[in-house]
Amino acid sequence: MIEKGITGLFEDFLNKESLFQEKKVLQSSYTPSAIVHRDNEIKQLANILAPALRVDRPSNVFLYGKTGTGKTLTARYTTAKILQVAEQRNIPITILYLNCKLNKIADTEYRLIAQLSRDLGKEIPATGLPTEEIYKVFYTILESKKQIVIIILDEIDQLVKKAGDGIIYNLTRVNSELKNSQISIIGISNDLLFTDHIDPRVKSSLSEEEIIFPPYNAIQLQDILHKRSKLAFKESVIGEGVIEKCSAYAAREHGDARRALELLRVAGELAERAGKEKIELTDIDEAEEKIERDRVLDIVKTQPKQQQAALLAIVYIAAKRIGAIFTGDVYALYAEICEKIALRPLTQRRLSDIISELDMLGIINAKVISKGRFGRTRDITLAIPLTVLPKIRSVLEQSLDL
DNA sequence: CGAGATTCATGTGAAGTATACCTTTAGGCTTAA
DNA sequence: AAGCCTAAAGGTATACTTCACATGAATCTCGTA
Repeated sequence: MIEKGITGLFEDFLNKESLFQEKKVLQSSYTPSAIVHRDNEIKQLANILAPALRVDRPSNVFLYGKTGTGKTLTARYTTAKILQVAEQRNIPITILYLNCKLNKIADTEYRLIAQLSRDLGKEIPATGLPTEEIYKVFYTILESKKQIVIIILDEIDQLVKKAGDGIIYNLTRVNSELKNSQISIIGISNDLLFTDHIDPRVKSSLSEEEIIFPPYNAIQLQDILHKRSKLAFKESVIGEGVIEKCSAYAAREHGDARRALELLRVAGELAERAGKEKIELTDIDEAEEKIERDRVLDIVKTQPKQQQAALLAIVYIAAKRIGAIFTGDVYALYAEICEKIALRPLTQRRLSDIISELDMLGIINAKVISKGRFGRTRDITLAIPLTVLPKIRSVLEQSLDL
């Protein structure tokens, strides 16, 4: 009976006309063949990188701008073009792209260099080797032939926040050790204040050149959405005002084009699943909620057990009473939870760090406050929409066997 | 009444510890001449 | 004798603990008006 139902479901699915023509156009990994409204930035970046074609080292560049303003896209697009030209003329240029934010890939000096070496085609164990040794390996690969290596470090602020600015300093100094090759760095950051917190020497060497990406305004966003949706969807599946609403949402979030595209894609998926023939305005609202829910759930699910237990403690407390939550309360409940599920409880010192980590992930807000006579602590609030809370709770409980 | 001193609860930094994993090396075993 | 496998030794990064000190405003204290 059930089996029949599922088979039927699949058949229905196949028979149903999809709203999409080419869904990947709306995915964030997609690089369009032409980028709109970023001509200036692309030109600037191209000018800065052009010396690479003469096998001179280009200046290090720093790209600033809020999320979804096309920084990554511009960097990837421009470097891809350079690479294309370089290949035709046989110019030795290598481009490395590394997103520092993706969990655990590059959040320490060791892991960063190891990952870069891996990208250059050399297997490096995850641990066990001296960092010095990894640098040597890295040097050797670079020196194996004369070349210009352009390293794109996306979300570099995350890296520096976690591992300090020494890494960048070392990286910029690598050039003086190299004879054949030269590297130059493209740093990408959404945090405009980021450079205020780093060593001035690092700052000056990293941002020999700077390009600032202004947010897209609503009209530009609409333009982008129109162009992409034409490729992505079949004709006339987009309802009245849908694009306008998407771009309005995104413009509210400081002109985040990535978000606008995601919104449109998810809205499309939802409409399709519901068997509609058109995307309607209500689908967008639903999509917005779903995106946020998925983002949070994804983070929560992939956290280590300890972090999950800590978060669960916070969730419990938040559900029980309104108002501020303090570190001490969290620790007490966290310890209880640990006991219940036979998890070795960590010290309060460590929990304090975990709370900071959760804060960095954007699941909670934790601000250090002083309560005067009553000591100082963190004022913790959940940064999760209330509608998702029960779901989070059950996910956590399930994952912790509670 | 107001300027310091005090106090609390925890933040935060530094140093030490446990664990997991890596490479190297030496010894023991197997194999083939 | 050469080749291969294994286990031990020596070393590292990372996550965590331990220890010690730093914080900062509400509250207390006490001299002064």
